[in-house]
Amino acid sequence: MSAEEERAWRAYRRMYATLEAQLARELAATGLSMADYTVLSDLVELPDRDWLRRRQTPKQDLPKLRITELADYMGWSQSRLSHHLARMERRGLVRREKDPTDARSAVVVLTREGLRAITGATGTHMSGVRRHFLDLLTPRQLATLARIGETVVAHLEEEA
Amino acid sequence: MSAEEERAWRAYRRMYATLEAQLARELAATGLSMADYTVLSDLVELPDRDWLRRRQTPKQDLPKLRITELADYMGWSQSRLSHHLARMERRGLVRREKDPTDARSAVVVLTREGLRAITGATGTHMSGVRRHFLDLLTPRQLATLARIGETVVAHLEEEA
DNA sequence: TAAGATTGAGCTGTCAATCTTA
DNA sequence: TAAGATTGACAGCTCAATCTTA
Repeated sequence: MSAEEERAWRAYRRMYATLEAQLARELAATGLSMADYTVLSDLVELPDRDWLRRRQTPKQDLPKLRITELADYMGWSQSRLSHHLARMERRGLVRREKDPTDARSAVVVLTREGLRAITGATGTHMSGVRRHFLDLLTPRQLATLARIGETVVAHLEEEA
Repeated sequence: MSAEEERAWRAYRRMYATLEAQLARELAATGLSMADYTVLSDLVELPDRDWLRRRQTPKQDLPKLRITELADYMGWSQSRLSHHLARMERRGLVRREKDPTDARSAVVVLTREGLRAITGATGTHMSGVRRHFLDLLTPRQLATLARIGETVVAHLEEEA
């Protein structure tokens, strides 16, 4: 590794660790872990996003999603998501239901309590991302970072 | 969040998760976890780095370092490092000794087996970092990333 | 046989409590 | 009292095994 390479690699890793810890601390005040937050916000966003295409979840219902779909989207293993959902279910944040279209499948449903939790946490989290990250960087830096991330991910997904 | 901001934030997080998983998989083949690797390589590097200043560890000896110093450098809590060292000690990778200069303190010593492990793993890990990260990016991108990381870390450390 | 999901064992991390020495 | 470090309880993750349905 050249000196420049080492500088970049170290800075990148240190940024991730420090930023992650800070965001987790702030989020903990709302009663959620980072993992909880990701699950809940993906659960809110994802069914809505392709609602027109899939016509599964009417707007007035609570968001629901097949567990595999959620795991794929999040890049989590089924096992990891299953364990995490079990814990969240105990806390009343989500509920599991059978998929009517495929008896092997299950869907996760956001509960009213889960909706309240994610609604309350979103402001805190977004503001943290903004203050500790977005607002510190120029549009050009953000664009470069996006490009870097997409390049690395594309390369890794190609290999697999 | 604007569309550009969201793109950058998502790409950055996805990159970290994907890259980390890949590097961990490759490293696992050498018998070490990412945490093990960091502990061992910092243990090798750090005493050497300020040897001239501190005159504690003669070159021919196995690297040793005060536990607090190592924890601080890594950005780990004492508890986390203590638990991890206990597990590594059981596997014969490190040894703990009393600090002769302060009876409250302890030092970690790299064992011969630990030295063998880190020596064997370094090639694998470096090559992964190079293939999945460094070689995909231009010098300008790396410089920007270094700048970004340093900016974010500096801001967070100021707050604390 | 494969897909969707869960489970249990065991490792890793956090938090608060504790112990010893400065 | 504070600093250095460890410990125990518990939450989170991975891996392999398992169960049910397609």
